[in-house]
Amino acid sequence: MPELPEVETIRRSLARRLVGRRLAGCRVMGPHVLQGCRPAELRQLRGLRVADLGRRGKYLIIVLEKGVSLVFHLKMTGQFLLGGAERPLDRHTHFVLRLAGGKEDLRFRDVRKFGRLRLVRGREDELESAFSGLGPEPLQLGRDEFARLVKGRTGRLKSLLLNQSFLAGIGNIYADEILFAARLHPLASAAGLSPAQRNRLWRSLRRVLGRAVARGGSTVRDYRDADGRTGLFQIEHKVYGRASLPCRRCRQPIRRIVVGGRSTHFCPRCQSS
DNA sequence: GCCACTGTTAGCAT
DNA sequence: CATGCTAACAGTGG
Repeated sequence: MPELPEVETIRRSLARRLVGRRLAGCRVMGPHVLQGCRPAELRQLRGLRVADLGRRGKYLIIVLEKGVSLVFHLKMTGQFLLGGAERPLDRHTHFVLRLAGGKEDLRFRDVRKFGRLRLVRGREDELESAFSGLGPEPLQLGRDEFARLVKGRTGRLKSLLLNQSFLAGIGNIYADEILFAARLHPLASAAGLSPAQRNRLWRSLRRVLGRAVARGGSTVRDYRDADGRTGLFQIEHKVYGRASLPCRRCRQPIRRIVVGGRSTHFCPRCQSS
């Protein structure tokens, strides 16, 4: 389940192998992956060089020359696979970027077919307009900026962290892990946070996301980076997926509840406020 | 074979 | 601003 740390890990693995390479073209096997552009428009990709790889929240960006970018969202089961073009494509591969001067290609596969890509025109510094409505990057957020962001919010902490217009990139796993690290109850109201609790939340979200990026993200089921490597952060999960197992800090059984339709894991003793 | 569940987002109603 | 529902889809496990 690619959230910010997983998408960032994919971005880094792709950057190492794609930057500077030239595209020979692309193939669209599943037209459903195209968002707001027709297959014919993708012909302009041919001959363009990969300038950079970017990320915004959970979106991955392949920045090409001439002000053209490809913006991907992996949703739940989207994957990139960088590999030999001689390997047959499986039925879950919906889009392929062919690279010039070699036998490799970049494959976008997605078992559940929710993942999307779109073509965006504009220089790299103009890309932000393609993400209107998306909140700021959690890892580039100062303490005071976070305080301003929280001000006026009334919802539950868990739902707030999942809200992409509040902060970009946090999903179900990291929302739970961040709240455990901050020792805050998922049902606590954002409006009821003391300044100390709010600062703890800010510190925790930076620490948890930063650590997860350093460990290459979490592989719970099928997440892999573009080189096929799993993440390592799942080893350090304190609450996610640990319902009824003893809390690593106090031995109290971890509880699982449903908040806003999403499964939520927390320690009733460590996260009593 | 059936059913519930998995997690992300958009779109809708309230 | 918030909450709750649905739908998109395929695989997994009971």
